[in-house]
Amino acid sequence: MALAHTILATLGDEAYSGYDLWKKFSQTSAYYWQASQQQIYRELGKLEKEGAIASEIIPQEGRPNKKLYKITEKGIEKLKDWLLEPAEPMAIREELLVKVIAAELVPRSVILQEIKRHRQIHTQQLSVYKEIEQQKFPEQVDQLSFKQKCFYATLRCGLSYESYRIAWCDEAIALLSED
Amino acid sequence: MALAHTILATLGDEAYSGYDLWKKFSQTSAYYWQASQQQIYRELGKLEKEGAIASEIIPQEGRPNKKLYKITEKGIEKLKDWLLEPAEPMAIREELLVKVIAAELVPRSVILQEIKRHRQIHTQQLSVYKEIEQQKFPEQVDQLSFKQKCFYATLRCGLSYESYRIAWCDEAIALLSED
DNA sequence: AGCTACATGTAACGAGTTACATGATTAT
DNA sequence: ATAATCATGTAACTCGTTACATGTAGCT
Repeated sequence: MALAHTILATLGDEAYSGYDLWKKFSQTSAYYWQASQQQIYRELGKLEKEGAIASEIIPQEGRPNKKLYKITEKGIEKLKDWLLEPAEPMAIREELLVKVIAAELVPRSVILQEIKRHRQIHTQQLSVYKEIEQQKFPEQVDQLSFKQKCFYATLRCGLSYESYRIAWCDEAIALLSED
Repeated sequence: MALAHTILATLGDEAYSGYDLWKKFSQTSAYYWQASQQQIYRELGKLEKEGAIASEIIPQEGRPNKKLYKITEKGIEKLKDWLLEPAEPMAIREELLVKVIAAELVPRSVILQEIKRHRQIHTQQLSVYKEIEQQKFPEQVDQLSFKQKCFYATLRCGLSYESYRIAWCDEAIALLSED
């Protein structure tokens, strides 16, 4: 159910079209919730049907029309109710680890190469987050508003996640390439 | 598709029933793949249909019969083929972070309590993994077989994951409870 | 001429969750 | 008595992925 709430939380700040949401989710939200364009359009349809959001069609010149969505009072109540419920930590489903478990079936280099490839991906993502941190949070942390601090906390989560992944890749490479 | 491969990898070592697999997945596999009992039964049905696994019914006294599954040659080939394909890092979908993003809508204590609760869950899980580490890997790491090293690598991933989560909770609590 | 970005959607399928159904044994 | 463990399954539903469909504008 959290994709609906992620959308509601995002629309709480300003109006977005489905396309805008998708871009935002592909960029900044990558470290707290991922969703495809199709999922977003479907979820927007559902939320509008139940009255949690409302749309307005914005005609554009030289481009397709935009459907701008805003959160409604009902949507804000829905979001608040959800915030008061406890959330479970996310389920871990990491293909790479399943491959490590079954690694003995293929040459050792296969799994080592794959771990190295993942290390590369996480290094890349880490540098993206570092860039965002430098651009958006160069100031003293304690001078931020509560809202900004909340966003910063999620960014820090992304940063430390990628660091932990890189450190694990290094540990695994060392462990599995021995002798 | 990785649940099928997780099951194949597990059946590569010894025969399991659906119930046994579920128990194993609820315990040791929690840190690389999670699945419900129903998902496992459904997946076993599919895998048997396509001939990747084969079952044998074991009558038991005083207990329901067991259906023991073994991997077939075809299943081993399927698993090998999959090992050679690249895997994508898992998508992050963490409800807690969505709540942090929308936290301003509710009293500050709500989100702080929730982060503390998560910290507690991760601390608990970390101690479970530490217990496993002490029980199964008290020896020198370099004396383990390659297979054991692979398993150890996934355990280390679980351990460092929980540590990273706890560290983030501490950081977030400090950041969001200021002034 | 072909690619990328903008913009919205439908359809089908695969994966994950929740509820329901059954029934014996063992522990509290 | 009642709850937990053992053991397998069906059905319905939601969520996530992939493919298909359409069309304009701007860049190379």
